[in-house]
Amino acid sequence: MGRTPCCDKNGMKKGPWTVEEDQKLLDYIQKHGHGRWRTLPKNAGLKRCGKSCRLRWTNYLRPDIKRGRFSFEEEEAIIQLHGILGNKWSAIAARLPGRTDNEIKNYWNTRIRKKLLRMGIDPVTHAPRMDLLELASLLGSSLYNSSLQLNVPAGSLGMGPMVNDDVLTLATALLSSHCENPELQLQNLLENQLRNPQVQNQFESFQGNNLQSSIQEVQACPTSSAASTPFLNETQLMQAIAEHLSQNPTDFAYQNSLPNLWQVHGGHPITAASFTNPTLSFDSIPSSITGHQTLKSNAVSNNTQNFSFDSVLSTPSSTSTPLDSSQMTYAKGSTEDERDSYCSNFLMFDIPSDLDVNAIM
DNA sequence: AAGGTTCCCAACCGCGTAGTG
DNA sequence: TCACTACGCGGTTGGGAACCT
Repeated sequence: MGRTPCCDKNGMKKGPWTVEEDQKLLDYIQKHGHGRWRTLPKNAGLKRCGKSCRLRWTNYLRPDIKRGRFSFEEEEAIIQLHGILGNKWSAIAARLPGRTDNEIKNYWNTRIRKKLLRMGIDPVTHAPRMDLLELASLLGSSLYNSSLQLNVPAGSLGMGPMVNDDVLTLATALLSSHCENPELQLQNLLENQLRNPQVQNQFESFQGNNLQSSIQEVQACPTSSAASTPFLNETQLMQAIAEHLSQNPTDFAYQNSLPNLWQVHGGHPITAASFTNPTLSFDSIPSSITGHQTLKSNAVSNNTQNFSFDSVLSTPSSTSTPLDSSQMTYAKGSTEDERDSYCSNFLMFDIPSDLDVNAIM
C-alpha cells in the first residue's frame, strides 16, 4: 500500500521454481556470489524479481541447508529459543545451523504450536494458560470441598451448567497429574489448603517445612524437566537472553532471570522450563490463584530477593550427577508418540492427547 | 474409488530499517 | 534532515500431498 512493488510485475514469473531456473541462479551465484538481488535476475537471465531469487537461494539452494525432519534436539532448541526470543525466526535460525527462518517458522506453526496448545501451554508466553489454571483450580477446590466436606454433587455448587465433560476431563487430568505436573500440583495443593478452613491451621507449618520438602520431592521426580538434556548450553542461552535484553531493555521478566541463573542454577545445565516459563516464577502467580498474599511474600523472603519458584522446581540443584541411561532413553524417545510424551514432561504440563482443548476454548 | 478435509511447506506480500547521496 | 533504494523479516497464502469418510 503506497509502496512501489519490489520489481516490475510485467513479465515477471511467479510461483514454483523450475529446475532450469534453479540451475541458472546457482550458476550465477557460484560465479558472481550473491547480493545485489535487484539486478541479479536480469544478469542471470531469470524472469524473476530479486526478492524471489533471494528467497529461493536462502531457503532452498544454499549449500549449507540441512534437509529432513527436525531432530529432537533441534525441536527442543527451538522451544527454548522461542521462549527467549519470541517470533524472531531469523534469530532462532541463526542458532540452528542449516535451518532457515522460514523452515523453523513453518515447523513452529504446524507442529510445535499445536503441540503446546494441546498441552495447555500458551505458545506465545510459554506459560500454562491461566484461564485453564483458574478453571482447574476452581474445579479442584470445588470438587475437593464437595467430596471431602459437603459431599454434594458439583451441580449443587452452581457449576453444573457451566461444566461439560471435556472440561471435567481436563480438570481431572490437571489435578490427577502427579510428578509430570509439579507446579500445578503444588499450586492446587496450596490453594485447596488455603480455601479449606479445616486445613488452614496447617498452613503455617506447611510453609515453614513442607514447602521445602515438597520442592525437593518435585525435584527428585525423574519425569520433571530436570531430566531434560538441553540442546543449547548455558552460554548459548545466556547469549540469546543478552541479545533479547539488548533489544528489549524493559523486559523485567528476563532481567530478573539473569541473576537467578547464576544463583540458583549454580553452573548446572539450564533446563528449558527455567526460560520458557518466565511468567511462572512463584512471585508472578496472581494472588487470585494462590489465594493468599502472605504465601507469596513468605516464600520469597525465605530465599533471596530474586527467588524464582519455577527455577527451583525445574532445576536439579541438589546434584550435578549426569543423567543415568534410563532417563536418557526415556528422554530421547525416537517415535512421534515418545517425542510428544517427552515434550509434555519437558514442559511439565501433561494433558491427554485425546482431549480437545480447542473445543473447550 | 471418489470426494472432502486437513496438513504441510514453498513462495509471496507488505512493512521496517539500514545505508546512501 | 530528507528522500530514496535495497534488503531482510515476519505474517499470510495457495496448492499439492496425505488422510479420512
